[in-house]
Amino acid sequence: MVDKPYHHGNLKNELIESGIELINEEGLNGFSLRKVAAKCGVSNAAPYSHFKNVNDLIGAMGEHVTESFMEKLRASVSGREENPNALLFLGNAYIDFFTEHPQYFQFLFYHSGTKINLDQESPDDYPPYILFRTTAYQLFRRQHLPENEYKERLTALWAVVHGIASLLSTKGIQYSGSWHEVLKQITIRKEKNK
Amino acid sequence: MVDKPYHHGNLKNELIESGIELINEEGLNGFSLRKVAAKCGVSNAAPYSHFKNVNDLIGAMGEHVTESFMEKLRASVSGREENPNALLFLGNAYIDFFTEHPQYFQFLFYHSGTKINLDQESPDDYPPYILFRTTAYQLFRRQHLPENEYKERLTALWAVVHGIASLLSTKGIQYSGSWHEVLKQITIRKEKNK
DNA sequence: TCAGCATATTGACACTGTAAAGATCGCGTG
DNA sequence: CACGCGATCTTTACAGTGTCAATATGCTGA
Repeated sequence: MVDKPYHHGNLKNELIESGIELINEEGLNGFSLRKVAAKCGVSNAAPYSHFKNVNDLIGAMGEHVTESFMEKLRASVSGREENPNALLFLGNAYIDFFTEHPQYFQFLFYHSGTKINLDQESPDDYPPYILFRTTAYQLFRRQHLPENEYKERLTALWAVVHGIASLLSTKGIQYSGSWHEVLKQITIRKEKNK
Repeated sequence: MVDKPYHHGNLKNELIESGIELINEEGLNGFSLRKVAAKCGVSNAAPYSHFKNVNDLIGAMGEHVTESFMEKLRASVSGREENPNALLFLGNAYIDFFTEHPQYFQFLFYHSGTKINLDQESPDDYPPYILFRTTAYQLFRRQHLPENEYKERLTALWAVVHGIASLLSTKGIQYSGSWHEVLKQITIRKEKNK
């Protein structure tokens, strides 16, 4: 038996990773700082050398999850940004992400400290929103949509995608239809009435 | 000083009402069974005579809040169900409700035990959804919308309204635009391309 | 009258976040 | 090389949490 060293060596990162595992296993409600510490084979108070408090850890975990979220979103449109269905791809990826990880929605958006900025061109905008915006605006330009409708149409799209993700991640939801068909209602518009 | 009687007399209702107050004051995170008990001037374990556990109390509180939610929704279309803007009225009321009580969103939709059913004509459908559905279907019929599009269009509407409410109730959200204008993007359709 | 039942209290337990005090160890400076 | 300083981790402690078992209270009907 190798007795473990006094110092862990990589505790900060492992706390983040084990914490995310715990979210997937038990959700935000079942989450606790002490459980994460135990998962890392470390004492109760050890995390306080790396994080101010439990919300600080959850925030760091959130940033990490948001990065993999962004990777999935980027991959969904990578190489086909010009495709007229690009927004549909993005929306599907957004929804799929929270279908695969239902626990992430509450975790990302409803823990104390969550901050989302949807203001136009603000430096600290929410990253997924930025990706949606640039993709959508490219499309709108090619569609010759009047510029004053850009923002509202983008926001409508964002809201419906986020709303579907919210509904899907609500425990116990039942819906027999296809969310992707619903999404098409919004993303694809017949432009006959120009 | 009137010393209070051993038995409270109306504890069950008062627990529900004080609990909802507490949600408004401190949100779902700051909520605790003991705080509610203290608010009612009663001991820690007293609530266990009326509720199985804390989730049971939160569930009862949720039903109570959902009732006032429904009242607001009904009032928004009462007497003008035939109005072509009925869905806009409903959507605005939905969003306004969670703007006025930002703490209610997480409380209603993200505590353990929440159950929402959006299935077609299911007996235990979520009440606000039923109201949306009947209102929307009346409108769709008058618009001669093909029946196979009813459900998807309704769900798109519901998702966008719910999504806006979710975004608004996310702590720290910033958005300088008008959500009601966004909502019009979805609710009002120029039907030239029939 | 008084037994029984619904309602409330008390006390205990395990678990939680957090803080203070001390232990361990690596690293750079003398 | 020695030494000590700072980063990291442990121990201990405390207040707050949900929940349960045991007990107390008082109303209501037989």
